[in-house]
Amino acid sequence: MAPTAAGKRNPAIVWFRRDLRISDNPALSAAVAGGAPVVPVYIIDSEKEGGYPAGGASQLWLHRSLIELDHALRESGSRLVIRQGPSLQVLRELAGQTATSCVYWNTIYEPAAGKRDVEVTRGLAEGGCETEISNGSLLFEPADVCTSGGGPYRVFTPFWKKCRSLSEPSSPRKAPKALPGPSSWPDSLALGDVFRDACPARSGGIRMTGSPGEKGAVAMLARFLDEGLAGYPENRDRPDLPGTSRLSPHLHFGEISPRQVWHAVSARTVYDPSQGVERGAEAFLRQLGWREFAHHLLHHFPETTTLPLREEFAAFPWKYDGKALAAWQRGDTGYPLVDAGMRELLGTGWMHNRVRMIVASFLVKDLLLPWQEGARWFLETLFDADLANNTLGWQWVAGCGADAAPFFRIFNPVGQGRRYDPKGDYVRKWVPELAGLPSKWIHCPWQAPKEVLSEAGVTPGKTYPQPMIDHPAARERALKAWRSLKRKAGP
DNA sequence: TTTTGAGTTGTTCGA
DNA sequence: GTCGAACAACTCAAA
Repeated sequence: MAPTAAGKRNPAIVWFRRDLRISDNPALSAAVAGGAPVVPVYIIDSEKEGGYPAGGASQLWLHRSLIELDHALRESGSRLVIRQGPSLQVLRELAGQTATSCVYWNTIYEPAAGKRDVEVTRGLAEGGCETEISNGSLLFEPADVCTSGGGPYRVFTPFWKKCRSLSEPSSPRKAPKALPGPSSWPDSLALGDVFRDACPARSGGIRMTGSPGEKGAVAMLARFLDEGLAGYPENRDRPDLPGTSRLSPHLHFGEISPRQVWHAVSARTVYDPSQGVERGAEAFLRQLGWREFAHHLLHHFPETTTLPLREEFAAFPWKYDGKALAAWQRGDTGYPLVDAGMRELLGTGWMHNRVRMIVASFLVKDLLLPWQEGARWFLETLFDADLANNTLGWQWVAGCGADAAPFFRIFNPVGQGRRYDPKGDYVRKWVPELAGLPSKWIHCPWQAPKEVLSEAGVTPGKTYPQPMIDHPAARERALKAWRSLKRKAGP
């Protein structure tokens, strides 16, 4: 093949997907190492081909993240080419226009995306174009993590022990010093045009919170290392405190790599209040482990996005109720902590992890709504919507997944509120109509004395809903439903 | 093949 | 207020 310009090799295409960063990007590094000009491209329809369309919130984040990626590329003398259409067709076209002979990308460890990539690889090969695929989104190679019998893990602890017995994730790569471009740039769509109608009405109230893009991700990690990590073991469950890393959307879109987070966090120590000693940041690294585990499970059990991993749960007597689902989605359940969480989600596209469990438990166990409905809503409204993490989380709460909590573990929304939002600050922030209530009653306004309510300006049933269901009764109903399942599944 | 130990995140009740 | 037991046995993973 003839070179496109004197003294230059054929350009290499770098197909950006869930790796919207310049540093520690193995595909980009590999392309640059070849010494060829680099054509970075993002293909708009590729998420849909991945088996589930990104939700409204996710689209909003993606749009901003792509703008940031384009800026970062331009600082290195490059740019991001935006195209729309079926991935294979777009790549073939672009390869033809630029005389590219190799396309580089990083794997997305999701079943449908993996299948699509196999087809793209085959299709490009037919056109005489090579591909080079790297791992930029997981700490450990999925093929290396297997039981002694060679099978997948279904329990987190042995999975994580196995991961830790493998060699340490390699050090992150630095961003390439320069990104030489082709002699002439191929056409590109304008991001503003493509994303004009990206945010559907359902999640239309979500405001952009956080800073999409690599710079935002790096700043967020720095903030966490300075302000959050030291108190992580004690503060991570407190929605009223900034105790978590808030890296989830950045990790989902690959604005920062788990390797970068791993190495930054491993270098620090954390005070462990239960032991009274300084320890490694193991508690946080385990959270990265859960992310790995979620991808491991999705890879080996691809049907679990819609079907329970424990098959007997297919017969569980869920009660579909559109009105109840809508009340949960709006944050009008009458349980202040649940409503605070759902409103935080709808307002900001994010929810504290502890509260995610509580609202999920309420949907599945108090309302007996199928966990798939909750999973779908989360995918639609979360900026960090991630198929693997979301699937594991919901199946775990519903008790039908890997390493599931026993079904009789049912969160009490009042008790959880008292324990993890002791002053009620989190509820006051997101359920302002209860802000005047003293801490003692803020998690159970229906039990507050009349004079307390009137002084706080709260009229149950008018300014704030009565509990949509009595928790103790709902708990008994859930246990009964679970016992019925056990009987059916038995011999 | 059999055995053994263990399993993210809870709640309630009674002593 | 604090503590341990019960919840219901089951499945997983390794020895």
